[in-house]
Amino acid sequence: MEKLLRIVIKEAVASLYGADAGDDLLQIQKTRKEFEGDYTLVVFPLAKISHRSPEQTARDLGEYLAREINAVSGFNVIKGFLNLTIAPAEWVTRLHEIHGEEHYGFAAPGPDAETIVIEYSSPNTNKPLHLGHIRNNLLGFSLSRICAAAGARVIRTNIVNDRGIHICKSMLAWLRYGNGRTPASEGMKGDHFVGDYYVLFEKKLREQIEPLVDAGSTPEEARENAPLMLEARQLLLKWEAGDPDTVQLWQMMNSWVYEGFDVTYRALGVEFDRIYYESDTYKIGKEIVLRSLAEGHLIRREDGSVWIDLTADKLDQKLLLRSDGTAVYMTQDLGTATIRYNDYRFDRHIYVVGNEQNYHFQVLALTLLRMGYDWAKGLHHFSYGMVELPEGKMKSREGTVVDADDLIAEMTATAEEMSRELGKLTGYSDAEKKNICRQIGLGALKYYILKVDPKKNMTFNPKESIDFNGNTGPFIQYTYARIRSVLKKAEETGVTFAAGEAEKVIPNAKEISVIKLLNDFPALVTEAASELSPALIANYCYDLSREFNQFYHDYTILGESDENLRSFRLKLSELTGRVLERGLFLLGIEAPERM
RNA sequence: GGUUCCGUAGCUCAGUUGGAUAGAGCAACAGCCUUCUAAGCUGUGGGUCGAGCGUUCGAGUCGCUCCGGAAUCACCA
Repeated sequence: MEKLLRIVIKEAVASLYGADAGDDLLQIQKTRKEFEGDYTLVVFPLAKISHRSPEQTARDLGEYLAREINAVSGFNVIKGFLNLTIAPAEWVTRLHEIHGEEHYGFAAPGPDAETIVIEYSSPNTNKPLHLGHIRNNLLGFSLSRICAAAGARVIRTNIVNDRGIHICKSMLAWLRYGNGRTPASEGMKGDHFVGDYYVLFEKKLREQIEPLVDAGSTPEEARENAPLMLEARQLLLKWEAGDPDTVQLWQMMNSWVYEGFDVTYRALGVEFDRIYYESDTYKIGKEIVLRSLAEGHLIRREDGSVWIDLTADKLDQKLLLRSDGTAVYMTQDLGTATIRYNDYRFDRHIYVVGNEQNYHFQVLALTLLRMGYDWAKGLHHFSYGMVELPEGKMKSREGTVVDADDLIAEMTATAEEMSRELGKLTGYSDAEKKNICRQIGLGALKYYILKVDPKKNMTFNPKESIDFNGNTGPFIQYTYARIRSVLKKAEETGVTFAAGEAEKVIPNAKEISVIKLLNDFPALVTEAASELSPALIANYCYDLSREFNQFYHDYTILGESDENLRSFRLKLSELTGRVLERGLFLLGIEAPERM
């Protein structure tokens, strides 16, 4: 509809003023609620071409449009704004067109589709997932679906930070204090089990640091020289040297963690196409660094450590290899990026990683470019804000970390409680109830996180648990469930879409509002993809639900005696349900048939 | 100190490439279930868009300065 207006207004400008109106001069937007009309042309920019006042220009254009195309049934001019009214019948036609499109809003990847690698989650194997990871996973997964829906070829990937000093700490603690215990023997999820040994290591380390500090060491020195820390470093060296016992222990403990992560990922409903392990990629990283060093892009200091000098780009010198030759975080990310480029020849590589690592990714892309890898221009750090508690950052020491598994369980429990209070879900089996409440609880959590601008830090208050009313996931799910319920009833009572005469329907204002929103969906998916913004989809789903609920409240669907009108409303409802389901899909939220 | 990000109603957040009188939800108050799901709908109150200057026909949006907050600047990841 907007496209049509754009074309005709261009014609109008050409015919009335003999000038060519560029796209940037044609500002078409939706008319605000308080004015009459559907679309508004902002005329100010055109006044320069027409050499008339904005008001006169608007009137000229309005008359032209109303005369030349049937779709425009009227117009009004207020200051420099030309408000165009679309003929109601036009919206009915549009509804029928949309209804016939099977994959409405979703594009299939064409031959020249962009290839996007998107990395998210990226956990350390020494800690279970927490609320921060939930934001990361939800953003990453939703972005992958949005980009795919916009026609890109998307590879969802994860890098597991399965090597390094932190893993050695857990291993060491388990060797020392584990007494052969396993997740199975303790009845624990593997990631929590291993995480506990990491915490134990830190605790024992602190016990060693204290006397050293009392004896006159600085806290930094004491930490570096404590026996446990020295031992952990030894273990890392042994691991990098491939010591069989160390590698075996490492494999065993990691496998426990992976089993635990898988449970959480399944519960969250996120997936990956390809998982990379840092233990595989850091070696390539080392190779690249050494090659680049030989080519003269890098600096080797006297102690043997390797650095890149980015001071020319207003950054610092950055370590790429330690003096003992072991890899750092940057080393493996250089390797991982290179491997992925060789695997997929991506056009873009999106890293979903918190804003605390802005500097890291700036350095990563610059370093690769400096090394001569031109494809590094396609690296993009999707930087999102931290999740904070009302009292500030989550701190593991103070035990304020909101555990992912706990939170998911709590959300489901809250959904069950509300469902019971509201007297919903009678006549369903326990398993069905459980599943629906899981969908609702997760829907509330996911929507709560995805509706906000990813750039911003967000506050999560565990005491005032996440809402289920108003601008929430369950509100949208509820709207969907209502629609399904109507459609089910229509089917049972044999009401179907009447053929043919539906064009004669003249829709009311509420119906037109809903159709307008439905009409926006494909453009919105495209915009969400180019802006990388799940929040756009979330807010759209909310608007559509609200608009539909008003219609639903004011008018009857199945009770309508006029067969054409009933059929039209049924179609409107069916399509709204379909679009809501797709919108929720893009957010990774399930749409329950009943709730 | 350098760099980056944030600041909109009591709270949580929207606000399109700069467009008309800045919008939702929560919380508070007042209504609406004999009728397709009331996890819904309707109404009331609530604002120096952190402050100032500038650009513009027009600034919550763009630029500069300042104030407040966050992140980062490791042989941590």
